Amino acid sequence: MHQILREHIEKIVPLTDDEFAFVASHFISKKYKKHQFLIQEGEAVKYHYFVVSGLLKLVYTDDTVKQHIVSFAMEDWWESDFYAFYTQTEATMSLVCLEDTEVLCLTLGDYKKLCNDVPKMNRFFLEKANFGFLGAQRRIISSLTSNSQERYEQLLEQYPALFQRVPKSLLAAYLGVSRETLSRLSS
Amino acid sequence: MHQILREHIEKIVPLTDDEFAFVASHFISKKYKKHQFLIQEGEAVKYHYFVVSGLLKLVYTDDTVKQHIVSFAMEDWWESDFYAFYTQTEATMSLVCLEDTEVLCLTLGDYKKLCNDVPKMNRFFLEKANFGFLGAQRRIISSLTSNSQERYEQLLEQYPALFQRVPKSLLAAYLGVSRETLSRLSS
DNA sequence: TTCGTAGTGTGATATACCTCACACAGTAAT
DNA sequence: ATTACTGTGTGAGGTATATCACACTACGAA
Repeated sequence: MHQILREHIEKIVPLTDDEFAFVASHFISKKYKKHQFLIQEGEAVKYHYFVVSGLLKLVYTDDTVKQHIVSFAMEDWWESDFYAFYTQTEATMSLVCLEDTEVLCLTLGDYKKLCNDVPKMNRFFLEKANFGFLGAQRRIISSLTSNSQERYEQLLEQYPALFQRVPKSLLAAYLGVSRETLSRLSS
Repeated sequence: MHQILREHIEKIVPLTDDEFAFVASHFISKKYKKHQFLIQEGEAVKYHYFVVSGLLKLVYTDDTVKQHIVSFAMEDWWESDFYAFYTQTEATMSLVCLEDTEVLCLTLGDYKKLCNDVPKMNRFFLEKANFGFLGAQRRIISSLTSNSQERYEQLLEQYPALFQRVPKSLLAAYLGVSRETLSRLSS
């Protein structure tokens, strides 16, 4: 059933059939349509989501009602308002479908249970967290060192699929430039 | 000896005396003077560093020789060129003392050994990694949503000690503004 | 003392980017 | 066929910030 999840985990730690069955039993599968909300700002965050198929945006809305893309999440990625999930506080961001999307959902209790009961999964989540941190740090360095043009090129180089699947106005909101400026970049 | 390390770890997971002794045996202590390099761009990164006392800057130098502050690290923080450390590749950043600094050093082999042999330490490092990710994500959101003035205020609110201990030109290099602009901010 | 260096402030000008406005194409619903 | 909506491009003008230049202070070394 969750073959994709198994392959995803086994890129980092090998699992026996029994181990994977135990792990998989903690997830529930959900399907959403384009434009649906998985997380709504202000509400509780029940799950950390593993994306089986589809595409999500994690959106932060500031005081002036302007929307900023904190992250995109496609197949094989984990996403949530992780701060709200991890500290069980209310969401400051929204998680929204850009395409019809299937996810596997894990509660915080089960996340901790898997870490405690299955050492391999603790190591798996540590590896995910470390690379998540490195990805964020990379983006910070990019914003410190590069102008709009360069950041746009880096984004397309790193995630060429986004160019096909996401409107440019959202790429602009991810990069922190206006859609007009992005449109004027020569590329 | 490493009482500070013990308190630091026990904020997250309690340890028996034996467990802590085992953990502590994997660290070596080093002392550096202001201006000394713990990590030099282009060289290997042997350690992940826990700062016992003092203050460090993690610096990325771009093509145009301009320096950007990726991070400051003070007492009770972990720091390294984590990508280079974790993947055992050569450093793309430098880690430099802003003050005389004492650190506890952990190799990647021992980091993994502690994760494998001491489940509590695996959970400890997972918690650190998760909060490290959240800190980086917070900074990304700040750069997307706020102007220089606001980012400067947020920085001083979050780490008031920095204002006393580091020159403003370095705070500017952390925020991604010129030192002149920072100097002109009304605060 | 005198010198060099680090840190900071400030004026003048340049520039990257934002904002507002409008136009136009593609698509889905009526 | 008409309408509404989304996505995109582009001009004009405004603003935040960068860059360059210079001045001033504090401080340690010779």
